[in-house]
Amino acid sequence: MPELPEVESVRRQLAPELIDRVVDRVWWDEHPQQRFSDVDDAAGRRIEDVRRRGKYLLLPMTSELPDVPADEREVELVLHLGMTGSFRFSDRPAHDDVAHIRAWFGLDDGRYLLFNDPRRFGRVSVVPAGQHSTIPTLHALGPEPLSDDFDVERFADDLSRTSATVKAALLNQRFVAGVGNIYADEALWLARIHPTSRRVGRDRAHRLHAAIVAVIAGAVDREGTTFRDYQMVNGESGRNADFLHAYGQGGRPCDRCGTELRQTVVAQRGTTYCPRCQRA
DNA sequence: CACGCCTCCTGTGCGC
DNA sequence: TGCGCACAGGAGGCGT
Repeated sequence: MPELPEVESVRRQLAPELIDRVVDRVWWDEHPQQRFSDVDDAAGRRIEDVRRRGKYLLLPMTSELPDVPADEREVELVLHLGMTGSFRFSDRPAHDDVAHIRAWFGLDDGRYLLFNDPRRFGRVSVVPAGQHSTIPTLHALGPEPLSDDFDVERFADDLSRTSATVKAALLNQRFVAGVGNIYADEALWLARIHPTSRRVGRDRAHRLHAAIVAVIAGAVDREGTTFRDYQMVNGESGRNADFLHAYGQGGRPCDRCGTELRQTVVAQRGTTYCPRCQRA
């Protein structure tokens, strides 16, 4: 489940390999679901940068072709890993360790960037530079949790206004970008907030803000959490799994108080919390 | 408008 | 051992 720390780790490995490379050729798996759009438009364009917003990778690209009008020259390749998406480089459009290639990008250095995605939840699209209206979640994406844009007062205001459970709010991407099921449970555990709480007040909002920053920053430092699927571009795992206090720890004692952690479903997602530390 | 339920998809792990 | 099935969840679509 690639969330912000996992996607950031992928970004850091992709950037030095992809910046200034030209995409010569593109292929993607034809599939009934429309999870790929305008991917062909990446061909013939040079990758200017490898950026990240929330769980999205954004690759600004510029056309190498002289007959492309100026306003169509700048595009963005938008990549989302879904649940099981991963990238690998190969000298051919295949790889011994990669069984579910859904797309590949042939580069001008002869290598291929392979997009592997067993469960097909990933998305790939090419859009005009900065035009995200066709990608609703990206379009309405909240602030980056590790940037100054993540303002604690605004976060508290937003949480006080929504009627959703705090767990649903964290997963929504509008209040803060890049938090998924793992780090939502971790942040709520650290902030001692019950996942089904609604309209959390100022004190709890401040605790949750600090917890999100701490949890995400720690996971970025450890190159993400490998629980089952997530791998970096070099095939290695993240090191954050040993530092989880809540996610996947149901039935084990709480690291703070020793109470058995409870496993439930909140916002249609498996949710683990401490019934003593995280009171409703 | 916004919340929340349903769906997509397939490998894994469990119980019998 | 093998089979069947529940389960994992990010985001989009849609009903309320």
